[in-house]
Amino acid sequence: MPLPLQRGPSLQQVADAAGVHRSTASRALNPATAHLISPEITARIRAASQALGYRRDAMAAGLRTRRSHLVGVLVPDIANPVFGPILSGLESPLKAAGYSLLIVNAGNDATRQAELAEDLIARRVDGIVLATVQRDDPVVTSCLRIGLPIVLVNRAESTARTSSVVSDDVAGMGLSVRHLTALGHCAIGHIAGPPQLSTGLLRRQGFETAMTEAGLDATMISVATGYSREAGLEAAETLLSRHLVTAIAAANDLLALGAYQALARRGLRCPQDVSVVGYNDMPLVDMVQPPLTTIRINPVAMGQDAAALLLGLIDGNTKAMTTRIVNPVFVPRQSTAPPNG
Amino acid sequence: MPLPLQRGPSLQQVADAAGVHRSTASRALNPATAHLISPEITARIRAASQALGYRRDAMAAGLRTRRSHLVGVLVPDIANPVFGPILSGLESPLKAAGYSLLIVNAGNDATRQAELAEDLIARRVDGIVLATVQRDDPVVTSCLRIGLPIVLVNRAESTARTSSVVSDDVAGMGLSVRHLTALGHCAIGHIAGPPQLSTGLLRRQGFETAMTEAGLDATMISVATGYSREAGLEAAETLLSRHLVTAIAAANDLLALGAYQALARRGLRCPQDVSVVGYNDMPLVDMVQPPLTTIRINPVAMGQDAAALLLGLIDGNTKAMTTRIVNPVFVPRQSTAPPNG
DNA sequence: GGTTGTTCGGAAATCGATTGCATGATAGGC
DNA sequence: GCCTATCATGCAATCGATTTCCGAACAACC
Repeated sequence: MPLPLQRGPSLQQVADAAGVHRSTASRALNPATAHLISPEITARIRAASQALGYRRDAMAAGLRTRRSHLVGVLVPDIANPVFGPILSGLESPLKAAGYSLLIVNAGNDATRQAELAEDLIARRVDGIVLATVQRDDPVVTSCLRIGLPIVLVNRAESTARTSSVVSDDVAGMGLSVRHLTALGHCAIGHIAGPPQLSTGLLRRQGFETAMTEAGLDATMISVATGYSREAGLEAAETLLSRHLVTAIAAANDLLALGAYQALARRGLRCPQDVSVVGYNDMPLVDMVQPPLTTIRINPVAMGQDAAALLLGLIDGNTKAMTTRIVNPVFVPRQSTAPPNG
Repeated sequence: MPLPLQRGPSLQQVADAAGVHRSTASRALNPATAHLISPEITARIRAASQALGYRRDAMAAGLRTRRSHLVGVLVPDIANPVFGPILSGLESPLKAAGYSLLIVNAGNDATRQAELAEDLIARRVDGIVLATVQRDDPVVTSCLRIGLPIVLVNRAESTARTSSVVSDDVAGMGLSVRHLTALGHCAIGHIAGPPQLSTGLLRRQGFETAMTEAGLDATMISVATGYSREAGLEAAETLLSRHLVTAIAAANDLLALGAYQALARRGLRCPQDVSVVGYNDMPLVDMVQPPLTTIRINPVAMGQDAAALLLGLIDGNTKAMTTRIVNPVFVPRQSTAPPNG
């Protein structure tokens, strides 16, 4: 059944009302070409446009200009609080430049992601932001092949073949480890994220590097199957059953909270018996008990940077590949203390 | 500068490759009209389409069919964890029906919201989901005027003139109050949300109704200026300075957490001195200290229901206005206890 | 064999805006 | 007074797919 949606007036109708040709109306209404039309006529067309409540049809315009002014965004899970701020950061600069966001919940399955990316391409998006990227992602390959501007955010590939905005995961985990060693900890364990994600891998590398530099044992690592409390609980259980640690550096706040639960189960107190450091500084982790010491990334800034990069790419200014790195900062709270405290 | 984006093949090229007219190719590729074309020809066209990697141009198709298969979503703040799950719930049914989401961060300013809605209309969205709605919203009026399908979610207007999906806020606050009275509380205060939002108003009404029914004083109310911890802290300070309460029913989890801070400042313990009940059951409120007793709404289900309603509206099946109410459930944790406990 | 009916596929108009090119008018120069 | 330069505007093609209308081909029937 066709919906009885009444459409607004077309450019033709505005032109008729103003007594000019539609091409003239088009030029008058487009800031870039308005100088071609005399002021009086422009005023008349403007008036007619206002009077009729004309709104230019973005689809029709896009068909002709081959520009949809749409940007596709692939996120693994919109409901995950990490991505909200990134989206928020992306939105304002893009909106200001006349772009709208086509946000897609892409999950973690590479095949599904590829399909959804195809959908976006069929919609003729002018660019794509990927927050889902695996360490070597087929979606990136297909975008690169057709020359579609693309920017990665939050996660990066193993080889740098696109512009991207990431947090310095290695350095961030270094902050975490050095804080613990400064407190006097020697037996420090790591709960790692999924190794197919750059954050999982890089934070683990950051842990190993920092521990080695400190001359400590860097092998007490337990890998979680995902970024969730359940996975963190499980990984922490494994870690605690195998090693005697006085501190845990987790790859993610949720993993750290899972570790809280594992400690509680074993009757261990945090931070008196075991210190815990998270990663991300999610909302509310300052209110948990004990308030979580963590590493803050700046997701809004990352979104904004990614938007700026993408706009450059779309306009063809920034041809070169650029990697922008946002520095994480250390946020001390009460989940860490000297050992045997 | 024009971007050198190489487009995929057009339908014409597929038709040429298959040796048929482009109209034939169009019919063969469209499931609804494929029966008009003989199986052999269809197969040939399919093959050519595959070989060339043809993807139909959604913009061009939309121009002709007057259907963009785009749904606009206005949310006040994507970064707010409440909206993630709603978006997530919206997405799957709509995606399954071939729709993509145009999500817009609309803030709380009605003028800006109206502008953004205009943008969406110019993009010829097939429907709009409003999560921003004020109690009497101009955006609703303009959508209604042009006959654009619209569904409200989470917040509703004061008069029911559109389909909407809401949580039963009055009943939910009733759960909160009855839990407290059952524990023996008599001096119960309320931290209300902004009265221009339906959630703020209705939860307050729910509080007043339930208190009156219980024969208790329903006037110990402090109104917060927004849904944030800061606003909750402020409102709780006011409440505590004016009244002697043994329990607080807050209109929102963040307000409840603000109340935690206010209690701490005054040296009052929760729940021993003052019980606190939140609303929403946001992620992580089970990990704060004490774990927050709250009312769970089901935002994913609300999103899904809203999507179903909108699809009905778009297809013209559901002409009637429908209000769907999702029942909130009570979630007991450790922030409530009998008075003088 | 002529007529009717059916099926399949082509021709062309259409959606609404943009833009290269053409045309008409006006001004200016000799 | 004629020729050219300049400027404002109109004309028409175009983007890529959909869909209404038609014609051709073929079968069946009397």
